[in-house]
Amino acid sequence: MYPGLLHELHKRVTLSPGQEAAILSHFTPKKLKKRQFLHQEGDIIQRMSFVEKGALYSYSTDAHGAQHVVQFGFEGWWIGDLYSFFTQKPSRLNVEVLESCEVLTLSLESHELLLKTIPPYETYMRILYQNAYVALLSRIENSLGLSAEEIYSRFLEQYPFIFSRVPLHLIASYMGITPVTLSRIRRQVAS
Amino acid sequence: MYPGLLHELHKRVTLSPGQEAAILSHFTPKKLKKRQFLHQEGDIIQRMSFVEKGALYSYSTDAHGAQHVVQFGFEGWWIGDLYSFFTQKPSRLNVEVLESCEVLTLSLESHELLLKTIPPYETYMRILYQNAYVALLSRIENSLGLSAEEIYSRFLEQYPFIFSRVPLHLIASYMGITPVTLSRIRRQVAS
DNA sequence: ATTTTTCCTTATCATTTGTTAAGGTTTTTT
DNA sequence: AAAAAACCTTAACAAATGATAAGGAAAAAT
Repeated sequence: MYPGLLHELHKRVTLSPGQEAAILSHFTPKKLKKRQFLHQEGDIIQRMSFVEKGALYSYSTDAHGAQHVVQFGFEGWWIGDLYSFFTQKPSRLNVEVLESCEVLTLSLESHELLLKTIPPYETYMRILYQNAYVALLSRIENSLGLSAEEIYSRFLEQYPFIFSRVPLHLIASYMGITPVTLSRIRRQVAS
Repeated sequence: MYPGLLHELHKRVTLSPGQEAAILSHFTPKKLKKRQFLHQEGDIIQRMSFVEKGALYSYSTDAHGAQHVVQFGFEGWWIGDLYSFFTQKPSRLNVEVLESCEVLTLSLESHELLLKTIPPYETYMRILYQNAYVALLSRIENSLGLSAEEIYSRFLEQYPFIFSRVPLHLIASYMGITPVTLSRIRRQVAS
């Protein structure tokens, strides 16, 4: 049951069988089909979501009405808008399904209860955020001073599997460039 | 003693006097003068640093030899290279003093000991990383699809105090634009 | 106080990236 | 199977940003 989530927890902390069962009991599975929305702009996010299977992506809409991909979510990743979840303010993100999904969701109340009652759960969360923060900072650092072409090449090295599962125009948006520019770059890199 | 650090801890968690003393006992103060380096590229970061007083900034050097500002650090902020600190791999960052500083430093061993023995310390760290992660993601989200001019205007609103303490060319570097472009923008915004 | 260094702005020209539009695949829907 | 929608590439032109260089103001060093 929930092999992805269990694997993710055990990667980082040691849990007794009782603790493991207590944690899992708070998660609710949810199935989603392609093009469905997990969250929409304006929602106050009630539950955080772990991707057991499938793929999703989140995007925001800027002041000019243009959309920008913020994050992808594949098996073993958390997805959603933590800002809205923790502050209980309206989300600015939409989270849409790319490939039919099974996600495991957890309410804020459950999250807070688990933090209080299961110390390894708090440790897991600290490590999760610590790693996420460091990874995000590296993402920013590594893109500093790089041309769009260099950003593309690195992205290709780091996440080769994404290219077979995500349309190029979403990758372009994630990279902060237009699909036209990405197309130009791909032609140069290929030759 | 260490009023900045105490204020920062108490903002987020409740500590008994004993716990407070135990935490503080692991920090070592360090004074730094303008232009000194707290860390340099290639160092393996041994201690994380809390800024009690003063200002610093960190920058990396890219493959073309150009420098890029990654982060500023003022009173009440943590500064350094968490990637190197946690992984004990060489840092790619330089951390240089802008205004003479007093920083409080903590070794990895102390950090791990405090995590294990003082639960509110772990809670503090989880909240710190959670907030840092959400803030960093917002920084990325908010800059998506914005022109350099819009990025500048928002930066001006969010951190007005930085402009009186940091040279413009470092701010330009942090924003990912050249000083020349920042100058052009400032002329437009002013008129 | 003088000299040196750092910092900011401006101008010019080159390069990169964005915008718009069109055409052809591929994928999805009916 | 046919129609519709989504996706990717290319071209031509426009706009934004970078690179280089020069001059002057401000700050730091002597």
